[in-house]
Amino acid sequence: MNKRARIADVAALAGVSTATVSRTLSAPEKVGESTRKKVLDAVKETGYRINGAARDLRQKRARSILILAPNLANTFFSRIFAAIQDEAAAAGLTVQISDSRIGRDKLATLGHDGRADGIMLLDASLDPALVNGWRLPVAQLCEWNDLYQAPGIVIDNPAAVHLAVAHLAGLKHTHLGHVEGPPDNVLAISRREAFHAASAERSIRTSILKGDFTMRSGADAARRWAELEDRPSGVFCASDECALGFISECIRLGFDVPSDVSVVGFDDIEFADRFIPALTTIRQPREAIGREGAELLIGMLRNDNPQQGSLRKIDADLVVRASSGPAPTARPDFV
Amino acid sequence: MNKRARIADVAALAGVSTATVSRTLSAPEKVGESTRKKVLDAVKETGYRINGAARDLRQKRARSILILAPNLANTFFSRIFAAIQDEAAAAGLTVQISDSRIGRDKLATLGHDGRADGIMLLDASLDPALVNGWRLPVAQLCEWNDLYQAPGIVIDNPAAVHLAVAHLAGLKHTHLGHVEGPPDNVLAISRREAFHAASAERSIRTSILKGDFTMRSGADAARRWAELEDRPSGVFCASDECALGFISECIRLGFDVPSDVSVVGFDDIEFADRFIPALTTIRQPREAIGREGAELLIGMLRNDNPQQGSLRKIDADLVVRASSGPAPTARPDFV
DNA sequence: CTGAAAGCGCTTACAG
DNA sequence: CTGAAAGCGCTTACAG
Repeated sequence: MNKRARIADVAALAGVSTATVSRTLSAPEKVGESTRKKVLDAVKETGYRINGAARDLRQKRARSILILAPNLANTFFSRIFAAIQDEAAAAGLTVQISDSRIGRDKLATLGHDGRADGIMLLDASLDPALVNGWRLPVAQLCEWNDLYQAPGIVIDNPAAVHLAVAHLAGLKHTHLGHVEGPPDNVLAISRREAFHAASAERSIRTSILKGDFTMRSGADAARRWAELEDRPSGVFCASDECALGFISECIRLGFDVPSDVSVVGFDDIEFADRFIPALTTIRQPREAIGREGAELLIGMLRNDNPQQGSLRKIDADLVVRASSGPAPTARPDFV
Repeated sequence: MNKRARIADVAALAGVSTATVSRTLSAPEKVGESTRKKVLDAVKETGYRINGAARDLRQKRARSILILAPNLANTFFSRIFAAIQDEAAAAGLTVQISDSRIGRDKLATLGHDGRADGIMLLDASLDPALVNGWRLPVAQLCEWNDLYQAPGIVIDNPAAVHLAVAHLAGLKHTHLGHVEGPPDNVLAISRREAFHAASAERSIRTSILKGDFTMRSGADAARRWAELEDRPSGVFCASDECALGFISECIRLGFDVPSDVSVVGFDDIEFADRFIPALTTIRQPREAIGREGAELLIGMLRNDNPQQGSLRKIDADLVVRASSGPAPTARPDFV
């Protein structure tokens, strides 16, 4: 075992051609039994392992998919990535990950250099010309951009927001706040619009507080909320991190959650149910999102027909926990 | 732009050989100015992009590193992965990720199929024969196994644990509990041993509670802690998740943290400082861990000399927050 | 059932 | 400075 054996070494040892070795390994039924045995013995003796890079070049494929996400450090993605990797591994594909905020040139290269078969895109903020210029199947996940000619898996954000608003309305809140996400993010826009629509349906007053999905922005929003003369008694945050930041800061400012303010988040991240108070939130089924996204992309690789642009929606549920309760004026002890 | 252009297409259009096209792209100074211009024009016109897979096969490298971790869904890893990807991208390398708990055959293949140049290993529980059989540079990260012939970057676990114990000792706790990690995990073993050593130095009594790093195990440990007749007043948990689970359950059982029990975690995950009470913990510099790990592995790829087995230790700090306080008998109101 | 030969798309001594 | 040719390590029609 000094050097890695190549297929020619195995062929020489077995006294056959490289073609026969190749067939023995990839389609054993096409090879005679005694030949097969000779080859397999030679494989064992040499410790031969197929060189995937060479096979892939010959077959013009990479056996690999690339995940492109706007922030790999975001813990929201980790379970999704894990599910994608599970599905991909089951299909014999490796998984590459890259931050989508690398330079434009690098991004363009990714779709052209033969080292990935398909792209799982979790970022809707890339230039559509760039994305549509990739010569590979692309599947969108979580975020979407109507200008991308690519199908995708997303959760039904408007429906989920309606659940959150209906929950707070059912608790007799008549003035709701919304800590929104970054103004140019498709998820943030969708959730804010749905918040307004769902509130309007119920004649609920609304106030918007700026945010950007982060805990820090949630804490900042809490300070601005506290300074309001007319404070909404229920606040729907565009993300859980934001909601946890909001609650933490409220508590630090001397308010109680939920008796002073009910808070509902979005995502159901790991700590949502361990936070005190445990967070009422919209549960995003991240495992299912990752799995279905991977299935979609893998299906596209197989059929080679990128069914342009159709988005499949997955339902997200409301999980009621301790951070939301009756509106102050609706509480029994105030009656 | 119907088909992807190959280097031969560019050469034909420019009226030169493929060798010249290749040189123009990879070592322009070796090509005459007018030739270079012709080639570059042809590249532009054809939209040619180098096929990385073909180049890599020819050069016998993959321009890619593989991260192997025991659980991709673990949020502790996300920032480390992000840092590795940053460093790798800067070095022109792509990053693959895989769960290390895929089958043994698949694992063995990874180190042999020419699709990765090096492996970043975050799992010390793999068979050393397997790991040492890889024909690639391997760098260990976070976890380590002395039987692996590979250098690595780890934090100084014993020193970190001493900080935690010294902190609790300084608060006059004379009986400490430790919720340990999984019994066969190298980090868990190292932390438990250091816990015993640091406690013994200070003549502190100790109690061990079983755990496995998870929140659930922390909550379970809290229930067992509550049933103890002689309860330690300070508890050091082997991970933050465990500590958060422990605290949550304590609160649910009617205990106060830190007045009934001080809790110290390990990791400093995202929510440690937002939890209520904010968690006193050992901060693992995850960005630095990822960055230095990547630098180590990339350096090994460059030099091609796997400096077998030396582990570099990074310091971890104690971050004091609200979950730890004076031992009950030491509190002023008891004096 | 098996082999000779071409070829995946590049790079790189070698020669001039 | 440039080109012809070999070769990275495989797979796959094609022919027998």
